[in-house]
Amino acid sequence: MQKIATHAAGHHRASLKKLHDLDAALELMYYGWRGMTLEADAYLAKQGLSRPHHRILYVVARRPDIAIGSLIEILGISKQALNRPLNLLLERKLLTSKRSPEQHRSKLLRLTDAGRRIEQKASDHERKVLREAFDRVGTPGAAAWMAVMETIADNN
Amino acid sequence: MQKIATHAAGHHRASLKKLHDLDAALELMYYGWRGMTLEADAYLAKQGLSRPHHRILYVVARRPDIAIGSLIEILGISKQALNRPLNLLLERKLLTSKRSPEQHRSKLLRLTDAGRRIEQKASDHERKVLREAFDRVGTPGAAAWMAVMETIADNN
DNA sequence: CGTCTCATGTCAACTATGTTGACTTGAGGA
DNA sequence: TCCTCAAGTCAACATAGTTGACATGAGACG
Repeated sequence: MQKIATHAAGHHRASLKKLHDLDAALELMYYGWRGMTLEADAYLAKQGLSRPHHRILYVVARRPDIAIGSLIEILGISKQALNRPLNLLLERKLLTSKRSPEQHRSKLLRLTDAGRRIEQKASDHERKVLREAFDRVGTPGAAAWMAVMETIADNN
Repeated sequence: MQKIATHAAGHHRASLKKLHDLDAALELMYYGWRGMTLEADAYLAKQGLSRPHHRILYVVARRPDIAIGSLIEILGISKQALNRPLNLLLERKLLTSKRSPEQHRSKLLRLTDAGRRIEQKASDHERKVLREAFDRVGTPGAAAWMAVMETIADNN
C-alpha cells in the first residue's frame, strides 16, 4: 500500500519560507483554486466525470443551443480534445445534440434534465466555497476580490 | 492545418449568461488562475520545463535541504509522480541532491544557481501580474483579496 | 449538374501529468 | 542476525491535452 498523506496539501500553506512579499499571495492563488474545486471534483468523480466534463456542462448551461465550434473557442481546446468528453456526455444523455432547422451544418447542444442537475450540483459546490468566503469579508471585500481577479484575468 | 483560435479563452469571459450571482466570481477564479500563470508557463516552456517543475523549484527554493518525502507531502502528489520531473531537474543540474551525514536515509535537495535563476524568473512573472492587480486596488483591496483567498484555500 | 467551402467527426500518434501496484535498497532496532 | 520501515525505482495504466490527416455531408455558387 501507498503511504497515505495525513494532511491535505493546503495544510502546508504556511510551511514555506517567504522569499518575496508576494509569495504568500502567489501560494494563495494556487491553494485557492484547489480549495474551490476540491469538493466539486470529488462530487464529479462519484458520477464518473471530471473537470473537463464539468466545463462543458457549465458552458452549455449558459449557452443553450451552442454549436460545437463555439464551444471549442470558449473552452480553448482542440476539437479532438473536446471529442471524448463530449461523446461521453452524449452517451450518458447529459447532453443532447440536434441539427438546427435552417443551419444544418452545425449541431446544437443542450443539457438534458439530468445534465442540468449535475451541472448545478457541481457548480453549487464551487459557489458554496465562494459564498462562505465572501460572507466573511462582506460586500466591499468581495468587490475588492472581484476587482483584483478581473485585472489578473485580463492579463493576456 | 488546424483552425487557429483567433481569441484567447479569456476574451470570452463575458460571453456566458450568468445563471447565479456567483457565476462571475466562479469564472474569475478560473481565468484568474490562468492569467497569473500564463506568462510563467510560456517562459518555462521556452526552458523545456513546465508547471510541475516550477512547483518543485519553488518549494525547494523556500526549503533548502528538504527531503523528498517532505516535498511529496507539500506538493500533494505521489512519489512516483514526483520522480520524473525531479530527475529531469537533477539531470539538467537545476537541483542537487546529497545524502545528509547523519540521516543517510534521506536525500537533501538544493537549488543550483541555474535552478535558482529559473525559479526566480518564473515566479517573477507570476508576482508581476499580482503586483499590478494589487497596485490597482490599493492596500485595503489587496488585504481583502488575501482574506477571501485564505478562507477559500483552507476549505479542506 | 459539379465543385468548393465549411462545420463536424474520426483515427492515429504523441506528450505530459498523474495514478496504483510491486519491487529494491539500506539504516536501525529487537 | 533478522525484521521493519522509509525511501526510491520500475512498469502499467488513465486522463487530458496536442498535431496531422482525412471523411462526410450540407450550402453556396458557377
